[in-house]
Amino acid sequence: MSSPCISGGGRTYGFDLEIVKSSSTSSTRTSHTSSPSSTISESSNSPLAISTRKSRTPRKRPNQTYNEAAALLSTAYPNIFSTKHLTKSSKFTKPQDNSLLLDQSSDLLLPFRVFDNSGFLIHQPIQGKPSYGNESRFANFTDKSSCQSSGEVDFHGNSVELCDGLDEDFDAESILDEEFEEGIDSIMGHSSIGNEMVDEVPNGISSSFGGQMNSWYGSSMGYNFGGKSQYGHGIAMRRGVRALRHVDEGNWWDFPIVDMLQISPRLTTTVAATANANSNNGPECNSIPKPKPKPKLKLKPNSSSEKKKKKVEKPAVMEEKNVELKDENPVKENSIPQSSQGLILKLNYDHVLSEWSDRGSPFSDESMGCAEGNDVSARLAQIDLFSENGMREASVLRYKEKRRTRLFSKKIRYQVRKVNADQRPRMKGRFVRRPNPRSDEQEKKKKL
DNA sequence: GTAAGGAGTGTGATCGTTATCCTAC
DNA sequence: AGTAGGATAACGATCACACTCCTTA
Repeated sequence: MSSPCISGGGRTYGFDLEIVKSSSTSSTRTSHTSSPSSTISESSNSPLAISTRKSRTPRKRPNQTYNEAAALLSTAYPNIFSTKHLTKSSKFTKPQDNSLLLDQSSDLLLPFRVFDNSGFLIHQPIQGKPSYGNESRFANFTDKSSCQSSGEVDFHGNSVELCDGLDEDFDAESILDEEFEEGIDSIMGHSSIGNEMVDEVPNGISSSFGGQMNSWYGSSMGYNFGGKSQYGHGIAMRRGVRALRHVDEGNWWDFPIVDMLQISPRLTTTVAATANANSNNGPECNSIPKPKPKPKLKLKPNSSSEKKKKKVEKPAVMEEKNVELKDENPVKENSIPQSSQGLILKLNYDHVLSEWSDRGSPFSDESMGCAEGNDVSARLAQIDLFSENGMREASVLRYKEKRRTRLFSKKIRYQVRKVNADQRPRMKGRFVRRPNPRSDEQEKKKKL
């Protein structure tokens, strides 16, 4: 609790005077919390402000985990995941230099040991279950420079939390596609809960991605997205879409998409066998530990597990080294429990390229498909609306197009008003009356 | 053409929620 | 060692304000 308070930033008025702690910690705390409006100077005046507390871990900004992932990918695949698209700091994020971010990338690798359990890059392709929407979406991160709000991929908690816009991209489009493949019709067919999407899709979009995002946040966990939650990937939506209002509305929906299946190397059969052995129940098990049924929709993070991670961090590093040593012996590698397989992202780039040599561009054609999708009217014209699927396809097309062209950034309707507001005098952010010269003169006269 | 009322504008303060830390058990 | 629960920092959403423009009667 040292830096933010001493530096006097923000609303960190709560100070821990551990010196006074001998009397009662609770009393000190309550004294600080009694008046939220108290200024920093009140609490920070004491030169005896010595804190023995461990400094609080900076809370993850929306962009932070996204940047972490981007940094990791850029480190692993510098030729593919360029670092130039790493996000700028958003309005709500503290300025964060990209270079700094990249410098931290090495450190950031450590937390990504959770890949061990996630199977995000490794096991998913093995299972031959490519129709997993967020794979490609995740890859899309690196190219979305405009996505300032961010995303969070919690592999450990089996929840995927992407950037706001991306969230929607993921759970809307991918779900649509997946449902379409699976014959589930959430647009044309099933009933849906009334929501804001209704106006976008004539027949309503399934409650999967509708409604207030706030309510979403609470209810998203455990929701079965067309059966995809069996993979243990719930979706945690950030509240609302406000963050995206600061996004420059580009055509960023059309950014190239990398299918994670494609960028994932083909593993040796030994690893695959291990993964398969762990997935007795088919694709749903995979190597991902089955998510515990989460009774509460409003979830608290498993802080204890997080602590575990941090505590085991150093030993884990040792484990990684051991794994590296064991890599020379594939037989032993096979015997390594999955939880200690280490960072499987350490890939031979040349090997990956050779694997791709017959696959073409790592950027799937889907991105081109999006570009083609721009001409929605042309495609709509080609659709036979009287056919069985024509109506639905048209609806999906219209929905996608409308969503693609949706504007989240604040739109100024009247520039004049903006100019006036800018010129208007303020007091603590509020508009105040302009001093009336006449009344001022009158007041002066009265005083005289 | 005129009057009345609503909409819209930016920014700081405030409030409610969430994430993290810490302590007791 | 692990867990529950309180405390608190961090964050996002909302509000208030005065004034001008636009719409409608």
